[in-house]
Amino acid sequence: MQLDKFFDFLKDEKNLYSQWEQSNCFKPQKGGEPYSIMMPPPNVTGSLHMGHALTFTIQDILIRYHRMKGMEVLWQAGTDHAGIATQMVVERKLNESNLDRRSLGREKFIEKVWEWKKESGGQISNQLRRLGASTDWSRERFTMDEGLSNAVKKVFVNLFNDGIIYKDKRLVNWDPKLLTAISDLEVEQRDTEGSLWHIEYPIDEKNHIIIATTRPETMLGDTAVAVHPDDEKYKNLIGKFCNLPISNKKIPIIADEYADPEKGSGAVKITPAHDFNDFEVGKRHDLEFINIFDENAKLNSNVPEEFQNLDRFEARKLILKKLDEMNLLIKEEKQQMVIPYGDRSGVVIEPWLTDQWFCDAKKLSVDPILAVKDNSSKFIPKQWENTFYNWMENIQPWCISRQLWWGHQIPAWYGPDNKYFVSETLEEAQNQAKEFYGKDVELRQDEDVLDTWFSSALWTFSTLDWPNKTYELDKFYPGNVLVTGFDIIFFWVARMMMMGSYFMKETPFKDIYIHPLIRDEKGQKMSKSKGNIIDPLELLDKYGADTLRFTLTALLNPGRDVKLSEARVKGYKSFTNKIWNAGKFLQLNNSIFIDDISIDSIIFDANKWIIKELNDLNTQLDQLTKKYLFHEIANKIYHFVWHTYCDWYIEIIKQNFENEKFAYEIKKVSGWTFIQVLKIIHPIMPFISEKLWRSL
RNA sequence: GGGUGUUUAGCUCAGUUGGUAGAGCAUCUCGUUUACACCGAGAGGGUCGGGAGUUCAAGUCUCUCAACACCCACCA
Repeated sequence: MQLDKFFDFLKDEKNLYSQWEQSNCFKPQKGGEPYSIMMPPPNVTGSLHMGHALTFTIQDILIRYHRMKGMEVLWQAGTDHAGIATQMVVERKLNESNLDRRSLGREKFIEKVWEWKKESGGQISNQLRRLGASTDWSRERFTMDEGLSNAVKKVFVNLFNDGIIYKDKRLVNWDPKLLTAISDLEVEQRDTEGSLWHIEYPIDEKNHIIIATTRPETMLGDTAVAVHPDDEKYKNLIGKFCNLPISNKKIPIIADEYADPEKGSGAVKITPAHDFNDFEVGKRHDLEFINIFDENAKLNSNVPEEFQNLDRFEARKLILKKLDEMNLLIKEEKQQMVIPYGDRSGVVIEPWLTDQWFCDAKKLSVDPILAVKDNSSKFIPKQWENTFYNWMENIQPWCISRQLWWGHQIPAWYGPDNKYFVSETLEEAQNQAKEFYGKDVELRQDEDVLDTWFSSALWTFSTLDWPNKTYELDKFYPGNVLVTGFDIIFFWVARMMMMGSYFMKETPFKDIYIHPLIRDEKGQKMSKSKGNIIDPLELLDKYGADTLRFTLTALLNPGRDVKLSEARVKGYKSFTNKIWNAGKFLQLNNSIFIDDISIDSIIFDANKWIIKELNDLNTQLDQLTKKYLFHEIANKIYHFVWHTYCDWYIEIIKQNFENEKFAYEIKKVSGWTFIQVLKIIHPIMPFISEKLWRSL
């Protein structure tokens, strides 16, 4: 077929992809050694962004490369239900039509979410197709599919029975806007200019103690003042009582090493129900825990009436005003401090005393740490192992319950006296309850759902239909490599390793390739508010998938963020064009595009030379692929194709097409070598290579 | 407070075990009667962030300082 003047990528990409998909060539072809990658599931309602384009390009390169080597390859695709994010989107939509989820009720709301999922859920998969991602779509999974939901229940019940999941009343990070607990990882610490107020707590007519605080409003929940046991300044006050202003309560002055004589006034107010450190102090000294906030972080009925129902920041102002009037406000110091914000809601997080489900991550962390130490799982680049150890070795209990509606509802059922029964099904819970109470009782399921990352933690085996013993589970677990960005090492990578080690007795992937993030041309993070987002779909329309993929690959050097600008993509467009034109030229000169050639009988020097160069390149590429050095792969290919193959080889044979002695050999070797070039570029540039291969 | 990364040509970045500084883009010069101006040939351009050390030899190893970026921890 005569090649057109230009590669019509928009038309050909579409045709080629649907042909690939229809011919089932993305399904594992039985026979070879297994090679598998579990695709990090994007949010089901999401849209392809530049980070996706990068990570999925890398994965597709690896997948296509190993598929071409004849391995049995699985790229497991799917999407994540993304609890909070999705629920927020749907709630926002409801608000637009003046509805809210509470008036709708849980069941109706969840229906709405499923509707929304149905409406927008296919979008990201189709965008992945445009990128050329060769995943086996017939195996696509969603974290809330029946099978995966059953896996979630089974894991929960097993971990509960093993004492790793438990329910506890303790301080959690409470998001007063989303009205749910969130995990430590979902809290973002922001530097803020704040104040440290010095406040006088009277002891008797003459004496007082001055405490310093950044949160005066919480003094309504104070149950002690702490000083350091060795602090000479306050030694004689230990054991005495002071008067808590406004509340007018006697609270003890206690000795605790938490009080730092160097900070503030050296004496610190203790609010055990609203501060993580104070909570520990409260437990050590058996103090009273007074909860002064409701779920909206407004003051509740445990405070004097004039403060009730005030927002926490309003309360702060009023407290300060009152203290000032009482001449108890000594001074205000401005200082830099760090305030916790919810990463989704953007409001200040409140430590709040609630009942939540926790997972003992410490116990689960032991095996993954060992796996990395003995190299059964390797981070690439290696420096991430330190980050991993650092976090894993200091890991805190993981709060896994969320006060949301969209997600996996916790498989625990409560009897009339709040005794709970954990089991995979209601029937089983009823049996347990019957045994416990001696009669049938009505049970109600825990209303909370699990953290989104709980189900994603099971992704590597739940998608292979665990707990069923399937061919795929046996063949493809553990995966060869996990490809992801460093931003979800803790959220996701570490947790997959925990769950994988526990339930599969083996970490879920051998290599963990951590790629950098994509930034704009100035090195700034892309964000809506900065308006510097580069839309991959736009680039796909303008330059084609091959060019975008090659650009990303070429810019991808380890240890440095990718600075992307349209100019770079534009630059690599000419490379795509160069390949096309080389094909056109050889076609014009009647090269013979054969897939097989006998190398031994070749006599023309340039032919001998290019074959050797080609072999050398292949050897190098094999090694570089093992090391995940994608930028070097791209640059080697670029240099070979452009300068070695086109500038030298083609220029030489140009002069010899008429040479009787060599002409036939040149036609054969040039055709054959070009086919080899197409094979080399195919993992990175699947469309143009396939198009040329079919046309020539 | 703990940790990580980066600093090399105008720009974006390579530089494996220490052995004469590289690429792409940009700039300049010349060229194009058989692919491609999304082309070819060539040229200019760097005291490799500062300082010290090890060595016959340091962009590369050690120490130190600085700037920038990021991660973790801490609401007195």
